[in-house]
Amino acid sequence: MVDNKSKVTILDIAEKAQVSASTVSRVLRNSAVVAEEKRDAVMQAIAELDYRPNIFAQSLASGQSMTIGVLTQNFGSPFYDGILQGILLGLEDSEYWPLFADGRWQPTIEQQALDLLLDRRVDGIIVIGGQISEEILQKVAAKVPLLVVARQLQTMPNNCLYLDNFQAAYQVTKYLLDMGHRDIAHLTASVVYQETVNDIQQRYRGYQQALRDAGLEPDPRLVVEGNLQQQSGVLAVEMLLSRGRPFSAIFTANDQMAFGARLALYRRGIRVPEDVSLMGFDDESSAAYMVPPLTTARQPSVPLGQVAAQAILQMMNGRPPELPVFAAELIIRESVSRHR
Amino acid sequence: MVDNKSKVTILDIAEKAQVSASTVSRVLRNSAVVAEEKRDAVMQAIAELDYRPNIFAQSLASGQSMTIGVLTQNFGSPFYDGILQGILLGLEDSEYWPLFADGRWQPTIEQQALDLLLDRRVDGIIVIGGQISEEILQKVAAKVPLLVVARQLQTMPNNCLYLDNFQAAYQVTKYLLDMGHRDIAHLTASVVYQETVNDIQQRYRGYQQALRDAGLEPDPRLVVEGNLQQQSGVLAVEMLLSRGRPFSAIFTANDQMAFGARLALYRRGIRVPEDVSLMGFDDESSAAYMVPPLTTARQPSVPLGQVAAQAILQMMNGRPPELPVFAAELIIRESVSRHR
DNA sequence: CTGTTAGCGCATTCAT
DNA sequence: ATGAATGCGCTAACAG
Repeated sequence: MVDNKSKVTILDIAEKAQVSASTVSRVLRNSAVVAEEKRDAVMQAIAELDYRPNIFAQSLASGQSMTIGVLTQNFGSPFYDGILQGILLGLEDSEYWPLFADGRWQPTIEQQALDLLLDRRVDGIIVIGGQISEEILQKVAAKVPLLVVARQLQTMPNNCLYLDNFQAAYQVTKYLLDMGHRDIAHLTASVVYQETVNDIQQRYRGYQQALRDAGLEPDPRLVVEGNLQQQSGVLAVEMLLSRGRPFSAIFTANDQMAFGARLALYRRGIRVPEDVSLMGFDDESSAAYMVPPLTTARQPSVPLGQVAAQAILQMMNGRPPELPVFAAELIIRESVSRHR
Repeated sequence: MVDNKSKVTILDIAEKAQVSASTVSRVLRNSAVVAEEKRDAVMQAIAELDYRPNIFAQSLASGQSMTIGVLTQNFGSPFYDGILQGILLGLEDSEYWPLFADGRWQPTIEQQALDLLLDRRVDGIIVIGGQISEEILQKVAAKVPLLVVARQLQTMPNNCLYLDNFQAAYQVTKYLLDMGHRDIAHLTASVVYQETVNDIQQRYRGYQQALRDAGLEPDPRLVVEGNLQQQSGVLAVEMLLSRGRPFSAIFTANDQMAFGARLALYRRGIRVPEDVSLMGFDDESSAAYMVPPLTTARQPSVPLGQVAAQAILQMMNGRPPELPVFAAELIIRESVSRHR
């Protein structure tokens, strides 16, 4: 169809530089020592003719595509986008280029996206979150180096890079306890969701453990399940209020639900933090601009992505990847006040 | 390096189906009529051997890559991510697959990213926003079908898809006027930024025109330049207050600055909307959960992306693309009150 | 309608 | 150190 590409091929370079195509290829890939003068001649010819190697020919001949498939879930989610940025950074001075696919949190689509990446002969795959079964991931891993980010897999711990969500949620809850709160509500996500996205479950557990360590028994009436969207935060607070069980603080499993919760409290005329303290999780960029600014836990998503990129590169080199467990950092802002 | 791909080739299929490779290719691409029985045999062989064509061989032989390059600016920006989602949707049932590159709003990086896309022999390119010069874009357009989204180019109007920002800002301002406001401040972006991102300039003009049409002369003391980031909204409001020129409403060129403005007002004890009304632009997802919810203008970013995808497909088919000018929709929420 | 014949542009032996 | 030869897997004329 379109075919006005630079028709300059390796042969044109060879001719202009008075060498063979093989030699040009060698200086291109740096795959063997080439006499300096010839190398220079080649370089010059390349510059003069503005030669760009044909990636398809390269890939076909070499068997490598120099691309890394990245399966994400919905562009537009702050946390995941941060990871993408990190991957971009981490790949920056490698020879590899990321190929993105969007799974939209739907296993079927994730599956298709994975197939597409495989069809594109990616040299490695980074899967970010998602709900696709471990079984399928195992099969993929058998074909190509695979790294799963922001999700903890039971069966392949050496292919995962994640955050210590338990510990982070524990800290969040402990902070509220330290501020004198005893009746701390928690907005989590429904069990269905938790089964695949372990993170949320871990946060719930961290919350419970912190309470127990403080000598308090978790009260189920203080826990509401949402779906991680903002709107569900609104509904969850309504639900909470309707239960009549008093509380002085709310800890939501993600910032988005905290935004919703904040709005619901506002609508009810409940002041934050004077009447109720609020804590989120994720440190989305708008959290700092909430009124009042939201206390939350920062997940280092960009570094996560960067490390992920490095790790997959290591895997492709046959080395075992370095897989640190990331910790979250508490971001103290005005949405929490001392109780009593 | 990695080479455990399905080594099944077109020849294996040919053999198993008792036909020639060409025939297999023909049923694969549907490029010619094939006897039904042979077609079935081929299909079956493909299924049984789980054959996946090698994309590189295909591209090398056909000259098409079946990919569309998408140059975006920073993953994580709500508006741009919306466009990405739209593109994904619009490409869904085409044979094309998007290849994303990130320009980070830096002309040099944008340039590199474009080169990379070109190297990957994309069949078409969609550029979202960005600051890269029109001159360069023209050169790119000479090589491959090019569509520029969310940016209005002087020299190539038939390659652009954008929103009528002037009209939208006019509406926003008129709404405030209708609500009785006369002293309306505006947060825009610095001139440097405006030169490349025309949108912001258009919004500024729409604001001015609406005032004039209402018989008011725009007051430069009511205009502050930020950089579109949240933090600049905070500073801009500080600046505004320090000038001592009274105002009863603020219209920010984007929601992010409105978030910052909201925080600054909160810190100063100025109530929204009782003391000052606030309007944003973009309808980012958090705008609805601001306290109080932000009145703003919705830019249909997902539809924009979808139409962009269709348009580039049309261009690649040699047809002139349909390029509607999108209009923004006013989203009325509680951050604006009637004046006096 | 179908098989045969040539490449597509490059990487990689194998000689030298 | 370098050139010649071969093939990566597929598509696209070309005959028939």
